Amino acid sequence: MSKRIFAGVLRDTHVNQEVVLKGWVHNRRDLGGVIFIDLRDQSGITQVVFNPEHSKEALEIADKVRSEFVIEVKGKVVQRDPSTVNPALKTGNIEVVATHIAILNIAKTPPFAIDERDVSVDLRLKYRYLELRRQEMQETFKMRHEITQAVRNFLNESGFLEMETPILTKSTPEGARDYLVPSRVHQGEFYALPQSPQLFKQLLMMSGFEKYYQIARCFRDEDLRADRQPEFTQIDLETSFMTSDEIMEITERMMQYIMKQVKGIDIPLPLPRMPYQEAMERFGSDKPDTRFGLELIHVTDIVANSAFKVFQGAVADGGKVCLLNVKGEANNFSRKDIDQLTEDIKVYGAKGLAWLKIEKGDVTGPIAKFLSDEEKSGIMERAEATNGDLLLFVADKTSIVYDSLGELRLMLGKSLQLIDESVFNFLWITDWPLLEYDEKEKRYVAAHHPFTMAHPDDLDKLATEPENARAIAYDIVLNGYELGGGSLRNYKREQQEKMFDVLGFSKESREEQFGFFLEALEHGAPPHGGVALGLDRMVMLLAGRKNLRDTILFPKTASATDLLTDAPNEVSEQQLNDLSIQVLEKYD
RNA sequence: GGUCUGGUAGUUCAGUUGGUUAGAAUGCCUGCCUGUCACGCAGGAGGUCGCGGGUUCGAGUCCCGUCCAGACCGCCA
Repeated sequence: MSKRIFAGVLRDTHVNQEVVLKGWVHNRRDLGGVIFIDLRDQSGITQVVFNPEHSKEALEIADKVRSEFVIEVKGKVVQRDPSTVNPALKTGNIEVVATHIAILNIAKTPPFAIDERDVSVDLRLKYRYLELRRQEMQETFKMRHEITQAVRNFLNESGFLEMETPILTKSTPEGARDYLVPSRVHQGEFYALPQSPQLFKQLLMMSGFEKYYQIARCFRDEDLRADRQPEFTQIDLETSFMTSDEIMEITERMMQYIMKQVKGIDIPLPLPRMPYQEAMERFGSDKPDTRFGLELIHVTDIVANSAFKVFQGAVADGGKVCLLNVKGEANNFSRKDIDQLTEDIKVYGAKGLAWLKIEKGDVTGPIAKFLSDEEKSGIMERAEATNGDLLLFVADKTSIVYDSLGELRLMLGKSLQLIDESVFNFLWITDWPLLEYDEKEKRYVAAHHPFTMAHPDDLDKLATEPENARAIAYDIVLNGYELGGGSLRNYKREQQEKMFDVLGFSKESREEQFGFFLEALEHGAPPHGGVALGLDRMVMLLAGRKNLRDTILFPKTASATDLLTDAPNEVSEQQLNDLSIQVLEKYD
């Protein structure tokens, strides 16, 4: 009795063995008297030969087989003649000479070949189960499994308990929009799907479980992006009695372990740390890609009184003037190229992009004539500019300068190929602001979330200058992506109440939304804190994929629909009646 | 909510200034072929040009609307 073996693992050592292969017809080549079938299973591909010398019957069945038929093949592994070895295949040295073949299931002609590139996204999503047959996909989800196993191994060894928190939970309008689930038993009332297990994991600390983790599904009803899905997974941790340094340390040791287990890469610890303010000033980003330089250069002081009104005006309005020195590229950027860059940064609110070129020791460009010699030499010196350099300036409100130059830096990093794609650069961003001012709502909102603890040195700022109060919060960044973030939490009721005060949260609404939680804080809540890491994003970065869809088995489109199942869909009158929900006609 | 790009054969795309019967590659079907591995050769089938309206003697092509997909801005505590 021969035994089933995976197609992709067959090697020279299997020669002369009788084997059974089960899998899909990847490709079939009919040469008339002889037929070759590439048989694919989850492990890879092996070539199977059907010829009349070995089995006329098998050859006749192989003749009827088509792409993606499910087959079982029995035969003998043989060495290939050196002239017929296929170096493109891991199993290219050998092949299986078939004595029997059975068709386990037929298949319609697939809408696209399994290994076909350049198939439109909507077709791939509609037939996701076919796309998932692709080797690249199989490998990505195998890696995803390896990552979650590494997480579990590491955290279990470190004394963490894996725990599950509710999916049907309470709506809290702060933050992202909730997905709501109507209650049948309590008509007119709703559960919400969790945006994160935040409150529950904090309650677990109050319950005396000192180290919790969960590979937690989270839901946010917000618009999508290439790196954002409405349903995503976080590696969620919380611990009691640990300092922020201790939490960061265990998190980075976990990342080190994952990188070693999954990628075989050694990450030196401790990871570099950079305060938020420094990241913004140097990279124009709170999640800097540190795989390349091209940092922002500040010249606000030099051009504060410039005759160039754009510079002078920006400074007078409390803004900044910064530049990127694109080394040696002056002659590689035409006016048209720079116009394109200008267009590219306009979406971030920049009104324009001023530029200078350094040519033959002289500063040229349309704004050169407005700058004094002193300003020119000051800029040259600050920017360490030499012949052939291109200087790109943005002068505006500080946030616009950082956003637009930060993005321009990334665009240039990519297009000038300054980035080593094989590198994994982790770093911590620390000392986050506790609050941000929301121009629309005319109030402060939590920069992280409202349970974040304020920095003890900045408590007095909460009343006087809230925007300058720091939080005990930290984000871990990998290659320009926010991989995760965490903080110490308010564990005393009065701390939490003070935060709600600053947020302008009325006594009534805080009681209604978070009363249970505030009360729990009064029953002996331990000091605690934690971190949450985006699993999908981690897989995306470790697998080298560009889109989060590639790391989620059944993802949603940009408009949050599922093309495979056609969700969301209308439901029956009966279902709506049970929930006492009435659907109004959509109107504009 | 907004900006931009795209939608033509099963698939990926081309289609000029609005003008004859809308093309290519690949896939599919048939025949031939005993060492292919992107097999080859010959033949064939396959199109509401996303949908609706308009301009025009005439629309795949121009205009308006709409739907779908994608990228981004806003949004994402």
